[in-house]
Amino acid sequence: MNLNERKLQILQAIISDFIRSAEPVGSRTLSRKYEMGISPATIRNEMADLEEMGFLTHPYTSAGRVPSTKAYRLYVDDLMERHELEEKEKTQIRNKLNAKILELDKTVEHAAKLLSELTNLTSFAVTPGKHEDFLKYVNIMPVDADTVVLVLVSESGKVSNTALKLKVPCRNEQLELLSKVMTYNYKGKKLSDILTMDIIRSFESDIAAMSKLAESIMPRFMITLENMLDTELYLDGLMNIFTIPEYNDIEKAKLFLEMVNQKRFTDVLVNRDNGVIITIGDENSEEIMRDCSLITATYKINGKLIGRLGVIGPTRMRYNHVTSVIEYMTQHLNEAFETGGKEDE
Amino acid sequence: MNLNERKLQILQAIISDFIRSAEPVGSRTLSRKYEMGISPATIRNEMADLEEMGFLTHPYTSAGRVPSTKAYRLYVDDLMERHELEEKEKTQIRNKLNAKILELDKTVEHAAKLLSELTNLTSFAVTPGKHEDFLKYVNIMPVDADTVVLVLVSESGKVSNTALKLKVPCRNEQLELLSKVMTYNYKGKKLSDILTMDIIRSFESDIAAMSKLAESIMPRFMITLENMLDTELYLDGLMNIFTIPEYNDIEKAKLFLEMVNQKRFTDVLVNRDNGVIITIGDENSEEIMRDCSLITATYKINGKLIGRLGVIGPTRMRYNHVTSVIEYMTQHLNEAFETGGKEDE
DNA sequence: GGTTAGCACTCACCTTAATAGAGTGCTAAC
DNA sequence: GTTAGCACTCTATTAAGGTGAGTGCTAACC
Repeated sequence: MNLNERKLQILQAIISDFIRSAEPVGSRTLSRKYEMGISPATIRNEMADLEEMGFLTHPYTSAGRVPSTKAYRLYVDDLMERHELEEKEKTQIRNKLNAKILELDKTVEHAAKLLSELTNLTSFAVTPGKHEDFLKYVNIMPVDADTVVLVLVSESGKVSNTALKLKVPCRNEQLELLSKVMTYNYKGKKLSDILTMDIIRSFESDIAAMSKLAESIMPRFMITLENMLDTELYLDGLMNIFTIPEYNDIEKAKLFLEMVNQKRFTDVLVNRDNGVIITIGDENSEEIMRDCSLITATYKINGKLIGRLGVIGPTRMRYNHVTSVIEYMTQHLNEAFETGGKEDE
Repeated sequence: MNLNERKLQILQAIISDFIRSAEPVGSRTLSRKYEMGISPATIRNEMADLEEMGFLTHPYTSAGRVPSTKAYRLYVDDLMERHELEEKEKTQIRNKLNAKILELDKTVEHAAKLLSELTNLTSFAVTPGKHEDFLKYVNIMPVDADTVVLVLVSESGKVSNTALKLKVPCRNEQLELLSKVMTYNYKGKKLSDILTMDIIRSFESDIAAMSKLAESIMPRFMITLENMLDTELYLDGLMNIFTIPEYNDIEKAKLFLEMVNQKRFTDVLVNRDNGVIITIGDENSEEIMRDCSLITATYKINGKLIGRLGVIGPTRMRYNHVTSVIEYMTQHLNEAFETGGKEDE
C-alpha cells in the first residue's frame, strides 16, 4: 500500500484539524469541513489504510483519528507549508531583541520570554557554554585594606567577578603585579584549559615569591572561572501549560512542570544537534518527554560560541508557526551578536 | 458569651486536626480522638457557640467545622505551643547555609530552597534593597584598545559590572584618572543618592576636561548602578503546591502559581514590616492572596541592610513549625552576615 | 473496482436517580 | 449543664439510561 495523493490530502487535513482543535478527527467532520468531493465512508476506508500504515491511531474503538508520531514526522518533513510570519510578529522580535543587546544574558532571557509569548508554549534559552571561550583579562583591584575584587573578562565579553578578603594585607603594587602576571600567563588560553591542573601547577611555582598572596586568591580565582564557564538556562511561559487541553489534568501538568525543572532537562537541551531540530513524541530519548515535542535551534556569538533556543509542548503543536518564529529569532540573534554584540547603544 | 477553658480546648483541637487533615472536623471525630470526657452533643453545643463568635464556619449545612481567620489568629497569638526544631533540621540549616556564605546572593537563594524543603510550602527570599548601601569603589579597567570594564563595589560587598566599547580610544592613564576621580567623588555616598541628577551634573562639569571619555561611560555607569540597587527575588518549592489538597484543583493551582509570579507579589513582600510577621487569609491586603497565609521574617546584613525570607501557603499550615524554621534560619543568617559575611573560607 | 449508502455496534460523556455516610440541630430526658 | 435520640441536610459515590460522534462492514451503485 502506498501513500497516494488523496491519502496525503486526508492525512494533512487530519493533522491540521487536530493541531487546531485537539479533538480526534472523524470522517464525517472531515468531509463536511474540507470539501474534497468524497463521502465519509470513502474517507473511512482511507483512514483505515492510514492507520494500518502507522500514521493514525484512535484512542478507543469509536473515536475519531489522531495523528501518530510518524504522521507528524511526515508532516514536518514533507507536507508542512512554510509559514510566513506576520509583519507584526517580525517587528516585535526585532524591537524587543534590539533594545537590550547590550547585555548578552539579558538578551537571551528576553528571547526566551518573547518566544513563549509568540508561541503560547513553554520556551527556553541557553547561553553558550564558554568552553570555546578564551580568557582576556585578569585584574585584582584593591578596595579596602584587606578587601580586593577579582575580575575576569573573556573574549566573548563575559565578565565574572568576586569580592574577597585577604588573609594577609598587601600593597597595591603586589596586586598589580599579580594581575599582570596572571593576565600574561592566561591570556588567550581556553577557559576550560586553565581549569586543568598542570597549567595551574606550573604557574604556582612561577609565583612562589608572592605565594602568600596567590594562595589567598587562587581558590577563588578557580571558582570565579568556573562560574564563567556555566551556561545559564532561562525558562519562560511555564504557565502556558495550563491553557493547553492536553495538560488539563493536574497530574499531567505537575509532571510537565517537574520535568522542565529537572537538571536532566537542561542536559538534554545542551546536548542537542545544531541548527533547527524537531523531535516529536517518542522520538525523544528521555522517557519522560515522550508526550512532548521539542523544537530547538542554535544561535552563535561572533560566529563561534553556540547557544540554544527553543520550545517544548504537546506533540500537537503548530510546527510551522513555531519553526518560523524560532528561525527568525535565531537569525536575528546571530546578526545582532555578530556585529554589534558589545557596541554601546 | 466568653471563651472558657473548654471552648479553647475544643477550638485548639479543631485547629490542630484541620491543619493535619485538611478535612472539616466533626463533633464525633473530635470526641473519639481527643478524649476530653464530654459527648459529641456537648461538643456540638460548644461548636455552635464558637461559630456564633466567629471562630468557626462550616462549608455547608452538615459538614464538620473549619477554623476561620479569627481562629487562626487566636491560635497563632495565644494557643500555639512553641515548636522545637529537631536536631536534624537545625544541623541541616547550619550546614547548608554555611557552605555558601561567601556569596551573598547564592546564600539567599540557598535559604529559599532550604526553607521550601523544610516546610513543604512555597518559599521566597529577597535580597536587601541597596538603598541604604554606600558606594565604595569605582574602577574602569582597560581590556582592549577600545573595550573597558566598569566595576562598582558597594559597602556591603556587592559587585556590579559591565563591559563596554568606547567610542573614542583612550590611554590607560585617562581611565585610571577617571576611576580615581569617580571614586573620590562618589565614595561613601548612598547609591540611591548618586542616581539623583544634581550630584551627577555637578560632577559632569568637574570633569569637563575629559568629557568625551566620561560621556561614553556615564550612561552605563548609571545603568550599572541601578542594577546594583535592585533586589533579587528567589522563589522555591513552587511545585509543592501540587501536594496540597487545597490546590488539588487545576484552576486554583494555576491562580496560585500566577499570583506568585506577579510583580505585584514581589512588591507585597518588600513592603512588609520587620520581624516575624504572620498574615492569615483575609488579613492580606491583596485580594488575590485572601486564601493564603504569609509568614515572613527579616534578616540583616551587617546589622543594617534588610532582606526578607518567608513562605506562602494555604491558611491551613503548620504555623508553629514554619515559624520556628524561619526564626532559626533568619537568626543564623544574621549571625553569618554579621561577622564573616565576606570572609574567605 | 472504486465509491457510497445503510446499518449495527462501540464507547465516552452527560444526566439523573439512588444510596451511603458524616455531620448538624433540636428536643426531651437525665 | 449534659447527653441520647432522631429527623434532617448535604456531599460523594455509584449505577443506569440516553445521546452522539464515530467506526467497520456489507451490499449496492456507477
